[in-house]
Order: sequence, then structure tokens, then C-alpha cells
Amino acid sequence: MTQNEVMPRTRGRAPDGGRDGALSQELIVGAAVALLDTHGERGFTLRLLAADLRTGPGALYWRVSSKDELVALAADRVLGDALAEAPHPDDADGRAGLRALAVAVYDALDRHPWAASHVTAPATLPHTLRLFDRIGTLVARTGLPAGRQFATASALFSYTTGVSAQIIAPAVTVGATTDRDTFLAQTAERWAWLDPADHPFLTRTTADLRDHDDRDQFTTGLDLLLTGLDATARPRPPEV
Amino acid sequence: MTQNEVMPRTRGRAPDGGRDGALSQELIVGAAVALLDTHGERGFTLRLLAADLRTGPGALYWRVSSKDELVALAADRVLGDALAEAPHPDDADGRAGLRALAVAVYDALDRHPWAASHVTAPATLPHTLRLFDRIGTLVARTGLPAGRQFATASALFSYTTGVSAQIIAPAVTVGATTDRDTFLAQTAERWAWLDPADHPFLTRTTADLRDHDDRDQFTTGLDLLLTGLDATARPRPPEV
DNA sequence: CACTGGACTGGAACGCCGGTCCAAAAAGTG
DNA sequence: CACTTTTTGGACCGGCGTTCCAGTCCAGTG
Repeated sequence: MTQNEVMPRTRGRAPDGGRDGALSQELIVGAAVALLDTHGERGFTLRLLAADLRTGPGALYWRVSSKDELVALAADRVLGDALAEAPHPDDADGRAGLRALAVAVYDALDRHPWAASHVTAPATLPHTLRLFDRIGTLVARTGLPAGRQFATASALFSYTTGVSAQIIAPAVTVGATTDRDTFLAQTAERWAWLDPADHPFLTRTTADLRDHDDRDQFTTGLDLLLTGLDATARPRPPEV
Repeated sequence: MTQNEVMPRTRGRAPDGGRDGALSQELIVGAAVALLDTHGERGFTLRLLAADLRTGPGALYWRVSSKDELVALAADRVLGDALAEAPHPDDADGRAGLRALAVAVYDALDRHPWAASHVTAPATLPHTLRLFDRIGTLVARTGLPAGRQFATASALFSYTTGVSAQIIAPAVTVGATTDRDTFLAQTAERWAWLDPADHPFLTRTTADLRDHDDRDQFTTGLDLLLTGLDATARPRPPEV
């Protein structure tokens, strides 16, 4: 076979030695991540993906069983990239390592907001499993009793993925149409209009809402959680 | 079409004195909650809702601007029911009140799993606003500096709704087809099959996964968070 | 009491979606 | 070369959210 026929498209090679220029699942997932980033989950369509790859919907279903599975694979790849960037667990002690890991995941999900709501517990996809295992390993290193390690690791996993999704989700819904700052300003103004008798706290914290930073909000809760973990692992440290 | 039945439908009266037997938004949202409970969000369609109310899709759009808005209203009603059940904020001190409130919200979302992913921050819907305000009021009562109250209240709000959604979400996806316990058992078995070198923590905690309770997992993290809050609010034992 | 005009309904229709099907093109095999 | 297997991609299906609009109802008016 001559090596350079005129190839109408540039593709990867199928992992099982399939024919040249074939679609691979890896290639499909990569294109899906890019389209999800640019169009959001609402605007991501298998027809759009097929057109992007210069093929038809049927070809995609040869490598992927459903759209749900495809989005899950794309989200897991995002998580895999985050884990690759995060410092290796052996390089840090428990608390610092946990904090760095959680922040790395948050940042990755912030760059790919659609992925946040698809990282689920208990973990089944490969990189989600690795994330859970890293958290558990670091939790074990804090000296927490073995019987509490699983529940604590679960809590940290749920916080990292769940709160990231919670904080990032609004950006998905309104982010495309409205700027984040103007959205916060509008919401703050609506809060200011509420009756102080019904909402005493909200009406006096509208300035904090308008000026707050999402990433700081994530780390604030994370630090509370880690402080609580410290206090639980070493019940009464002061004046030992 | 045989619409000459004696009393084809029992409906409320429109709030603005519309004609008798008219659809009201309240009635539509109530029916939507019931159908979301029984059919799940995937199986909930406006045609199904219209058929349930013995009307057509067009009539629904007179009271509701889109399906998204309808689901958001339904989720907010679920949250409102939870707040009605939760103890009044004046009846408890900061930490105990925060814990009871968060658990009440978790339980309500556990009963209506589809709602969990639709309670968003920053709050715009009425009962979501009330939840945030109650959390903030209780946080203020812990003696935390005013400058940290908003970020801390946000963290607790995000934890309550985000982690609830995270824990409850898998039940939505697989709950209808597979039993929760068998799902956990299957996942635990898959964990046991992993290479201990790659996943040292997971492979030794499969028993914890199989036996764990979702509600305990939620309260474990919540208590860590509240312990961290205590430690932050009163850095040193009572010096006053 | 007749009438009217806005409130309200609900069935038909539109454009698009996820998913399936299958004839055919390409690659492997002998 | 012929034959089989793998892979493709356009046509197609049922159903979705949403819109449209001809018609129904009834509170108010004169």
C-alpha cells in the first residue's frame, strides 16, 4: 500500500490496527471535549460532532454506545488532565496534598464547566477512580483511624466534585449570554430589593455577593473541611 | 373527542380571578413535582404533563415560559417544603441549627432526587433565597467576623446543595433500573479487581463502599465542616 | 339581556434531536 | 483475483420542546 494516498481527512489510527485514517474513540472523545468547550453541553450534538469529524452519526456509534457514555468519557478525560497537572501525592503531606489536589480539580472543571456535573461518585471511570484513590491515600496519611478513612475520603471527594459543580453550574446556564460580573451585579440588586425583615442576612451582604470570587469560595469551604479534619485526626493539640 | 363528561377535571381557580376551572401555575407545578417523582427527569415531558392535566401543551405555556423554568419552580417548591419542616432558626444555636437545616434539605432532596441538581447558587428563586438567608443568619450567630460570614455561608450552602446532588445523583441514573445495594456491590467488586499497586486505597476499602450509608456520608462531611467552622470562629479556647 | 373583547385552551405543526438501519466502500485474506 | 470482515455515513424513525392560532369561555359593559 502506498503510504501517501490523498487522504480526505486527518485522523488517528484505530488502536486495534484498523484501517488507516479510521476514527478512534480517543479521537472522538478529543473532538467532543473541544466542541463541548465551545458550544456547551446544550449545544453539543452528535450531528455537530459528526460534521466536525467529516462523517455521519452512524460511524460514531461504532466506537461509542450512546451520547451519555461519550459525555462521561469526555468528562473523565478532563479529570485525567487535571490529575496529570496536580502534584504527585508523594510530594506533599496529607493536608497540603489534599488542598492542592482539590484545587487542581476545581481549576480543571472551571476550564471545562460542562464536565463538572458528570464526575460522579461512587467512581466507575478510570480517572475518577484515580482521584478517589489519591484522596483516600492522602487521608490515610493524616493519621485518621482506619474506620473513618473511607467516609472522610468520600466527603472530600464529594466536596471537590459536588461543590465545584455547584459553583460552576450557573456559569454554564447564563455564562454564554451574560457576563459573570453583570449577572452577579443584577442578582445583588435583586437581593437589595428584598424585605430586610424576611431576609436579614442577604440584604446586608449584597456587597459581598457582588465582589465575591468563585475560587475563593471554593477554597474557603475546603479549608474549613481540612481544618475540621485536622481537629478530628488530632483531637486536642493545644498545649500538649 | 368526548369532553362531555360530567366533571372532566378538578382544577384550582386562577389567582387573578380568571375563569373557573382554569389552570394555575401552582397547579401545574404541583403536577410536575408528582410526575418528576414517578417518572424521573428523563421521563418527564410536557406532553405527559399536559395529558395528566387533561389539556394540551399550549395551555401550559400560558403559565410557564419554558420547561426549564417549570423544573426550576418544581425544585424550588421541594426546597420550600424542606424549609417548612426544618426547625425555625430561632429555636437553635448556630451549630446545631445549621446541622438540622442542612440535614432537612438533604432529606427533602433524597425524596425528590431530580430536584437536587436544580438548586443553584447564587440564589434567585424564593425558597432558595430563604435557605441561603437562614444559613447566613445562623453563621452570623457563631461569632464569626462579619467579613468572613458571606464566604462561610456560601460554603455551607454549596456543601448542602452540591454534595446532596453529588450523593443523590447516581440514584437517579441507575436507581430506576438497578437496586442501590446491588449497584454498590457491583461497584465494590469492580474495585476489588483493580491492581493494588495503582489503587492502594480503593482495593482495601471495598467493604466500606459496600456497607456505607449515603446519609452518613453527607453528615460526616457536614460535621467536619462545622468543626472547622467552630475552630475558625473561636481560634483559641474561651478567652473572653 | 345581548354583546364583546380579552383571557384562556388545546390540537396541529415545525424544526431538531438521539438513535437505528443498511447498502456500500475499504481493508484484510488466500 | 474473489471473498470475507470491518467500517462508514446518509436516510430514516419516533419523539421532544416549542410555537401557532382558530376557537371557547365569561366578566363586564351599555
